Amino acid sequence: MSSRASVRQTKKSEKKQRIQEAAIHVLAKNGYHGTTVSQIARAAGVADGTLYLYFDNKDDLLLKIIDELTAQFIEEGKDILEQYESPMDRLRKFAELHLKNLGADEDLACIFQIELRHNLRFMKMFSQTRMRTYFSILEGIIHEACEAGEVREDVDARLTAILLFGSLDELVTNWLLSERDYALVEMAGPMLDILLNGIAKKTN
Amino acid sequence: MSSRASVRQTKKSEKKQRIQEAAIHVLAKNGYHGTTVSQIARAAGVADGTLYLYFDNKDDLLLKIIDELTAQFIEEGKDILEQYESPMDRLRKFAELHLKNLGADEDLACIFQIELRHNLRFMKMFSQTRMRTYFSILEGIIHEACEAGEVREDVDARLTAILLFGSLDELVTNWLLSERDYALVEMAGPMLDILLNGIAKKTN
Amino acid sequence: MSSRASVRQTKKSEKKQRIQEAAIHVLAKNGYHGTTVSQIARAAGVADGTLYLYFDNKDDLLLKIIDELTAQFIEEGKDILEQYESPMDRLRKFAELHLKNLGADEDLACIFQIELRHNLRFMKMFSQTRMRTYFSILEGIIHEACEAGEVREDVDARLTAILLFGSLDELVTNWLLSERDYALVEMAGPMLDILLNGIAKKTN
Amino acid sequence: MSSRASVRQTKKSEKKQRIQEAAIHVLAKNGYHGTTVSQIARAAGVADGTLYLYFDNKDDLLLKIIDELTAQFIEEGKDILEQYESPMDRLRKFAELHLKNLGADEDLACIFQIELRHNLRFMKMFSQTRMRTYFSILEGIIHEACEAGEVREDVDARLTAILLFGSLDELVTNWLLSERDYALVEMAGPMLDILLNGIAKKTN
DNA sequence: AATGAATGAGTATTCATTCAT
DNA sequence: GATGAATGAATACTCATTCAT
Repeated sequence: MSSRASVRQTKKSEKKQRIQEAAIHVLAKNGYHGTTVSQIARAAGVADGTLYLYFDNKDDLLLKIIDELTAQFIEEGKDILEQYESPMDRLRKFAELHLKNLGADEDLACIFQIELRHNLRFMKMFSQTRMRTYFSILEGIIHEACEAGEVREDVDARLTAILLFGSLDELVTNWLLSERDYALVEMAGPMLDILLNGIAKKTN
Repeated sequence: MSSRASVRQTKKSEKKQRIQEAAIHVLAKNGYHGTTVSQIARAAGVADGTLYLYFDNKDDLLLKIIDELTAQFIEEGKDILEQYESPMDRLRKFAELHLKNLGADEDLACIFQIELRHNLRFMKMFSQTRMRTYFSILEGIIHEACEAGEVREDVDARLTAILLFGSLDELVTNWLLSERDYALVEMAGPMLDILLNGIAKKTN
Repeated sequence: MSSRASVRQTKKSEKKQRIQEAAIHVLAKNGYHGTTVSQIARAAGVADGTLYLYFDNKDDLLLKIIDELTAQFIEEGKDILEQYESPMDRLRKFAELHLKNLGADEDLACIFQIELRHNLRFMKMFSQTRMRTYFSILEGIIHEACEAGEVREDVDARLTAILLFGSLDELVTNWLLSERDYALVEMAGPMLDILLNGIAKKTN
Repeated sequence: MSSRASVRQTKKSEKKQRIQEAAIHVLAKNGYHGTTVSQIARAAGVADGTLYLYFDNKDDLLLKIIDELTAQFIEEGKDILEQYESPMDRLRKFAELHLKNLGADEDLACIFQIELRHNLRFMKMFSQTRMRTYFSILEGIIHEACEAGEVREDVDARLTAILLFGSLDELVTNWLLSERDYALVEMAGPMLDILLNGIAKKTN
């Protein structure tokens, strides 16, 4: 939680921030439909009505949380990925970041792996906005790898992105539903060994 | 829907069946919380109260639907998989069956990709019961492939199962959120080209 | 229960009887609104619908139970009271019978002290029919005592009947709400010592 | 109703008060199970949900009404009874207060004589809390009378309290079920003439 | 900006009663 | 007579949202 808090702290209303922090925690614990607006308000130390000064409604609150978190992941990710030259290294780093971000905070993982999927509307909206950007970054790196001749010619970049993302996603979900007695990020290496090998040009 | 109906038709109360069929459709369309018990009852052509003769409550209805469908997938799958000798062929068939089953019926896919994940409780329950069996089958085949010497020695069967399942899952979700103008099952080949290649022993 | 059963056994449908017996028990245990028709039917070993062959509805069932029991009390009482000459003896016997009847069966006491009073409608109906007869008997005996010169002239028979009945009633309720580790009928003597003394002509 | 309103008017939420007043009236008219929460809310001029800001549930509403009224009776009663020296006078006053309180307001009488007895749970709870206090006061006065030598030595105080309370109770119920064309409180005198005479030491 | 009392639409569930068999 | 599956009206309670202060 502290990491989350430290990341932000931007100009944004300190109260809005507090509400979001509280919401992530309460929503992760009780689920969207098991959480009342009052619970969130109480956890944030504000009045129920105050919530509506910053968010249109309960839905909007979850949406904004997800949207901002994703934006933050993307922003952070871009900066870091720029530091790597080789597409394969960037792919590796992408996976590590994904697992690190979600593995660092169970509440946050819960929001992304479960709450986000409540609802077809939510999923569609998400998959068409920030998620699209996130996905494009992944797809872009794979494209680069293809162009750099590091990938078999018959491999489709989009499909590969789907497999990579699906694998990452399932790793997170498995971790979340497990006892969480291992570091999620350490799954990145073994996972990439398989997937990158799967798309790599045979070098005999 | 017709395919689903034909598969069952067992001795089970015809009315219970009708309710489940109707529920799948309505739940897929409106989501769990967007669907009232009355809507399901009306769609099934029964009175609200009738629903409670067959299900404990709204939750139980969704649970039973998922449980039965999964059981059915597993049963069907086992019969078919037995017909294949080679572990790699069986893996291929497993993926095809998964994509075929969910790709055959959008409503059903929606239940599995979205409604099932409503709720941490649901997911946990599911991941600890039928889902565990389903997953074990997949893991078992991979084990066989390992023992048959068709897989790199450093590959972990469980991790591979996670990647395979995650990839299949993401393929289904992508399809569901798309225009669905392609046959989901046709993704099985390209997907396996990558993943099986990724775990295969280098044959130079 | 057996005593109740033995008393009846008349020509009346054996099934109707069984339903009433069961109803007394279940109603006493759970209260009118805490008891479903199905519960009564199950306890009686008949189908729900069967109940409606013998009773108009749930209300009617309770009504008929109370009505018949009261009728039975009255009938029995009359026979016994006839055997006593002195009004004071008959008053004594009346009290004893009341306490004996209700003290013999907790379920039955519960029906009379609690279930009967559910509802203004019920009470009014009851107080205007059988109860009126029951009360009249009591009042009649007091009248006789007055005319026999055993009672102070300024004592009102009706008021005395109210006090007597109220006292009996409260004794039963107290017993019912207590641990019931004493014989209710034994309260008759001490109670009458006070009340009869209260209305008796001073004999100095 | 006005008398009730005037008595309170304390600091207690004016809205809570209004709901209780309305509830007494509606419950007396239709009975507990014949009254919906909406009816009470409407009668009180508040929204359904508002009721739940002040009471846990429908049951709690009735419970709180009874509890507060009894508390009020007890408090008022204590003050008044203190003004009387002689135990016999205090007994007389107790009876008068009981009949005056319930005879002043039919709705209120209905709550106490009928609604309170709905349910074994209610009766038990009541008979073990406030009612116990109320009863103890009565028993206490009789004790004093005994100790003052105004009562026959063989009279049991508790039994006498039961008879007195039962008599009062029955007087109220009779009045409630009658046309109520007489003042209930006027029954106190004749009633006490009998009961007090019944326990009094013979003075010849 | 902040509050939190008040709102009232919305819904899962129960259960007395019916009626085709 | 007897059944019990089916009915569907009826209702307590919740909670997102508002708005007067």
